[in-house]
Amino acid sequence: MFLSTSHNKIDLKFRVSIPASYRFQLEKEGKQLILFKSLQFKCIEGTTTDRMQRYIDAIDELDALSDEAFVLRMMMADAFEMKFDSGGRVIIPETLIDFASLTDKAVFMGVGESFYIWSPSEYQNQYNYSQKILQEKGPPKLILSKKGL
Amino acid sequence: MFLSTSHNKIDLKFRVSIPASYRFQLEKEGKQLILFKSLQFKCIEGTTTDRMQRYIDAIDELDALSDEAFVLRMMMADAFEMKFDSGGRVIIPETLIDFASLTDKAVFMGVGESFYIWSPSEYQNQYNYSQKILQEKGPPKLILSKKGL
DNA sequence: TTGACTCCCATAAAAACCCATGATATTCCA
DNA sequence: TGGAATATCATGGGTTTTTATGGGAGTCAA
Repeated sequence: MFLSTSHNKIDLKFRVSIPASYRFQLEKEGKQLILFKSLQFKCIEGTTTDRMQRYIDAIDELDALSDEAFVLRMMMADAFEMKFDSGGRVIIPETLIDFASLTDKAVFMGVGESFYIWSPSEYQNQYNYSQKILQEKGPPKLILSKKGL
Repeated sequence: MFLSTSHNKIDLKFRVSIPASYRFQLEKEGKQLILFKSLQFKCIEGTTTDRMQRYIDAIDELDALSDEAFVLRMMMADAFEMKFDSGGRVIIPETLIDFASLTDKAVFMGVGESFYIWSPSEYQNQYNYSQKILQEKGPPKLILSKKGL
């Protein structure tokens, strides 16, 4: 599970350190890291190969010409498998850099099954927005099911 | 699993580099590469001999004399097994070049179990379309089962 | 010979790999 | 408990390897 937030530097070679806790998470389960364009936000999303495999399997279940299939295929096309260097860094593909408007800083935000990579300003926007919602609507009423635990 | 997108050149001999990550994918599973006319789009589809066999089996499930089966068989007839040169390139058969309106650039788009080869302009159309769908309908509401995890 | 095809080598750019360092956190021991 | 010794992490930079691509030499058939 990916948790916590950290601000890391993107260097001139587009390299960025993946937070150590995320790397442990991946290593522990022996999984590869995939980065792709978030379908909801202007950020990069990180997840594992086998979670991506589940999306791929889902495509085969759909009508090949359905809108869902289109969007999912494009999601695969914008997904990249990452290789770590000896220092735990990856090179972020230019497509993803552009999509998320990243320059020299990346904000990593763990959200459980996956994590987000934001530009600092987009991250701030999202953060402010969530605070606003919280003020206006009060805390969300979460019902935690014990199912499957 | 075929992922990511890359734009490669088609040279005067109709040679084009298959992205290295796709080659690894094929090599890892010890499978041959097949190129054929996409049944859905104006592009070339690439996949393994294995998956091609599944297409063929699917056709056999259909009424053998139906128009549908007839059309599918005709499409399959234009499937070619590819050989790599020492630089990881293949020569795209002219039939396929024409079918996909390729000239000097090919866009490789990984979509999981297979990949597409588009002309840049057709690729752009697809991309724009999927973005439009995403805007209008939001992300696909896929319920991903936890089965097998 | 001419054209089409295969096989092989050359190269520039990009990516992968490796080692070094400073900052921060952690451990350990008197 | 203080503070030195040790690990860990994020980051910088150089070297080697890979990738995509161009081009030529040899082969075969018409």
